[in-house]
Amino acid sequence: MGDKKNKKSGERCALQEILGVIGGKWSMSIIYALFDGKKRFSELERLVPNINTRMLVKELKNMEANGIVVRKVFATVPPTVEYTLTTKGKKLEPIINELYKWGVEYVG
Amino acid sequence: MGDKKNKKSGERCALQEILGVIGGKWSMSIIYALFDGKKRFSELERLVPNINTRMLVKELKNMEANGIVVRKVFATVPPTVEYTLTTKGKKLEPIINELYKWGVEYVG
DNA sequence: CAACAATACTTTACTTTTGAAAGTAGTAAC
DNA sequence: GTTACTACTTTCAAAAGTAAAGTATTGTTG
Repeated sequence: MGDKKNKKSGERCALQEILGVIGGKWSMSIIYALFDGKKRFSELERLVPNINTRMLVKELKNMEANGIVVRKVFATVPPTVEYTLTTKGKKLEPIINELYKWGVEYVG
Repeated sequence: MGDKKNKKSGERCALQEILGVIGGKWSMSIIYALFDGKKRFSELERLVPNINTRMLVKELKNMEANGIVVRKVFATVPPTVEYTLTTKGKKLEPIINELYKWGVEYVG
């Protein structure tokens, strides 16, 4: 059975899986905000333009489940929660930066 | 007024604009399918896993409006329509390939 | 002591977007 | 005249997203 065709279609499915993880409307913006270090929930709310609380919670949970961010809770009052990129998440920095450059050249 | 802060927030908004263009669920998969040359509408339907007609039409229109693909109609019966990447669209190839590599290493 | 503030979410009600399936237009072959 | 072919369009239900208000905990303020 044609190797090339099967490989290509495998690649296509893999790409969709990948986009399922970081292809949403908000993921990359959140990752981008985390490039310069840990951020608290409320900081992220301010740093990601137009996102709402519910979506930020949802995306962060999803990203945590996918090993892109780490959530660390401190038992303070009021509560403190810090989000950080994992190594896996940090590796997206050059890619998102390239995407940004592409956009600056062609979109803006 | 703080230069660094303004630049950063400008970048964030730009990133969101960019993601508005190619950050949807389907755009990158369609672009990926177009990397190896022009494709007809029906070919794209087959090449992009799980997409439906309505979404493919919508995304292609959007991408055409954003100068990422070119739509060429031939007055045949039944009709033939070819979609091709513009230069702007082609420039995404290395970026999407990097994303794919990232995914292979960390998602799959 | 009661009201208020602060953070990190949850919940609810509503709007928008997406998806599946069926339909349309135009012509040519049978 | 029925079927086939391509590239859409339409319809309607389901899923996802948004805005705004609510919850839990405890420390400070009046």
